[in-house]
Amino acid sequence: DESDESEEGDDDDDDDDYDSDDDKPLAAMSSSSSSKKAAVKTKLKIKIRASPEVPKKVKREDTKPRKAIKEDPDRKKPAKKNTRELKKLDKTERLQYAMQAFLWWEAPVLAEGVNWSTMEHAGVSFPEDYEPHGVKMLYNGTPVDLTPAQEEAATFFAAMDPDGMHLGNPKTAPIFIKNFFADFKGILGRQHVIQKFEKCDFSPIRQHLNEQKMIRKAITDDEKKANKEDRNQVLHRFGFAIVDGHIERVGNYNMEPPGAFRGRGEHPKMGKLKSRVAPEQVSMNLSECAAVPKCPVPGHAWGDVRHDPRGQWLATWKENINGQSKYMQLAAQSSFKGKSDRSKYSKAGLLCKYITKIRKSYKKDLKNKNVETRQLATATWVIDRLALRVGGEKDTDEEADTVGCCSLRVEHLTFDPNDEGIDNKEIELEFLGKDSMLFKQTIDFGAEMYNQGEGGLGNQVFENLKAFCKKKKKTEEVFHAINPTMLNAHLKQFMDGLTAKVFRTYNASKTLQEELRKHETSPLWANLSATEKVVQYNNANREVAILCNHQRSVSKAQETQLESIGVKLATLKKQRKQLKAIGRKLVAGDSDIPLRKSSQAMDEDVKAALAKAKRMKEAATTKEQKIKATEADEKAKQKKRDLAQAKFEKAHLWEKVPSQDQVKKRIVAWTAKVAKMELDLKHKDDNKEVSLGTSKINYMDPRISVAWCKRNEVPIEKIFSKTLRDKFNWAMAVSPDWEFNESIGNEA
DNA sequence: CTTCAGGACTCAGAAATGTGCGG
DNA sequence: CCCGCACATTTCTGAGTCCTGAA
Repeated sequence: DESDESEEGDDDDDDDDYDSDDDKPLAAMSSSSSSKKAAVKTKLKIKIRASPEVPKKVKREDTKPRKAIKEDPDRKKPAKKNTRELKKLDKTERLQYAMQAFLWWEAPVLAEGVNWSTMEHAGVSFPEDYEPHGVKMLYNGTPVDLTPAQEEAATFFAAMDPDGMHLGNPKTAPIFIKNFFADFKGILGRQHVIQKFEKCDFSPIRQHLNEQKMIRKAITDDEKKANKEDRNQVLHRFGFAIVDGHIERVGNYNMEPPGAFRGRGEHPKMGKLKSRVAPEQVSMNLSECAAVPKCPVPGHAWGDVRHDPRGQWLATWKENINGQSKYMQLAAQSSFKGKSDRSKYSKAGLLCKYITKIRKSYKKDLKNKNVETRQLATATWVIDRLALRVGGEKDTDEEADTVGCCSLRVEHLTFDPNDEGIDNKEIELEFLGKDSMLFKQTIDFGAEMYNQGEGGLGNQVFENLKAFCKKKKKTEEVFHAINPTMLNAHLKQFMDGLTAKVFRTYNASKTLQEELRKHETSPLWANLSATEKVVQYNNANREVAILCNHQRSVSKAQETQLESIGVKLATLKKQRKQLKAIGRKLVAGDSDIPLRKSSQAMDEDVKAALAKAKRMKEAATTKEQKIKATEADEKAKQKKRDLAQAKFEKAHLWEKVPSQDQVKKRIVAWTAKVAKMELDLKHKDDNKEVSLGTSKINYMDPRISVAWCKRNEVPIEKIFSKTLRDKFNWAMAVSPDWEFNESIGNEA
């Protein structure tokens, strides 16, 4: 410890040597000078513990690169030697290299149930205190004085979009308002003038917020840069942790700000005020030997400091709406998440080995005399074939009423939905699943696809479901005799660690692999370009997303966009018709040909307006000027759009009388345009409600995609974004013939 | 030993933000 | 070559699943 002390001064000086705090290395080290000493000290300790071969006395000029790129000895040396010639890496880049250099899957494994031996981080970053704006809401038409806390609450409500998913929905708006107002009144106190929501008028605050938005829109490029720099500062202070001597990204290092609770679906608590979390409510998890990070809020301290290496979490606190725990954890590209992810997929791969046995078992048990056994078998079929979630019990006073397999109620099943008669084996399943997403499918249990192969027992499952629903009230559970715990216990008999959710991973990965293979074996495949192959990949991805019922709601913007494409399409068709008429006129020698005027004057008009708005933006210093500038800018842009629209409507015409040949050519061009747009529209319409991302991020084994890319010479960048490549770094080295099957179960 | 609440993690779509392409 | 817009990506935090440990 003594020698550590003596180094500390050294290291401190060193920090000050280099130019700015942009260069200060890690999280813990960039806190203000008082905590710096402690942090530096511990950091060195860790270094020594983690890698005993590092000499105790670190030379001053050696310190900087080692901190940033210490994981990569090959990179360190040349970078050091050539400092003058090479472009200096900025801090973000150095950290990036340091993180990439650590390949956790090649590192020694820790003891069972332990996630780390040393861990240090900078704690949680807290949002700024509330800054009162002084804009008064109206009650009964008169302005009301509010304390900052009261004003803050009013502002949370004013910030809600009146047409958004909470207040715009007539089913949820009353819940939201009731909850909000109850909490608001709690802050106001009993004696307050504000008593009835109907008499409240938040529009002055709403208007103020809109103004603020306008002001923010008017920022110059320099200000934008400065904002980004600020965010980077926070990232560099809080965004990194050191786990067992390796730098790792922290996921959610920003404390959730207070606001109105935005529950999904018909959440009974939406609109309640989510309160500001104080450092005292937050517990830290880090090494015993690590410096406790300085609490970033002046005058406050962390609630608790724990040292639990079994946990992945860095900090935890409780939210006040449902009393549930929230966590600060490492980011998706970290070793913690990577390890869990790989073991998840390996477990799913291992299911390949046991699936036949499981299907044979439920085939037998579907007819078992014992209700419990029969329900377990039927539920397993549903989870296996329909990819439903297990469906835990929910308290509808506290949470939205959503269901999964075990919690399905009689009312969610409609037998013979189309009144087709006795032989009909269709059931319409209609219920709200996770996130209140609608599951609405008519399953024909008599269909071939549900009666073929080892899992095909549709007819029997249909009989069972019918029997389970018999003599029950609408609100009773279909699978009354079982629950998720029993179901999972049942599944564990077949395979170690098997639970209901593994089936979703298994089926998603399996489906992706099979869908991809289908195309690869077709004779024309080899001729396709990489882009065309990617289209097929996305089609396979779509199959998985549909299987898992991953949806997205169509936003207003998308809706109007689709509409406008429709209008454009109609215009194009009309234009083509007109072109044909012009062609006929030309043949007949008719000289009455519609022409278009030059738009030059209007073009310049629009240009001038835009330029003026830009000048206003740059010159604006006061609030009013900024708002004016943004308004002028928007006006000019609208003008431009209008002009573009007008131009588009006349785009098929000429300024001078065209030749017959010109007209012919243009008709061909317009036909192509129409065809392209029709296809585009159909494609957009088909996909507007399917969300591909969720299955890509959570369900499809990335090694299937990587191997496919390698086999087909498709660059991985076309399939996985940067973050996804980082998240799946452990999967990048698989061979082109890698397969998702039971053999991958080893790492589970 | 059993039960069950709550702790700890994965999975989810909306919203915010970034980017690249076509006019 | 530039600029706006459509589309892609990232951030945010709510909503599930599953298991553990306390009573």
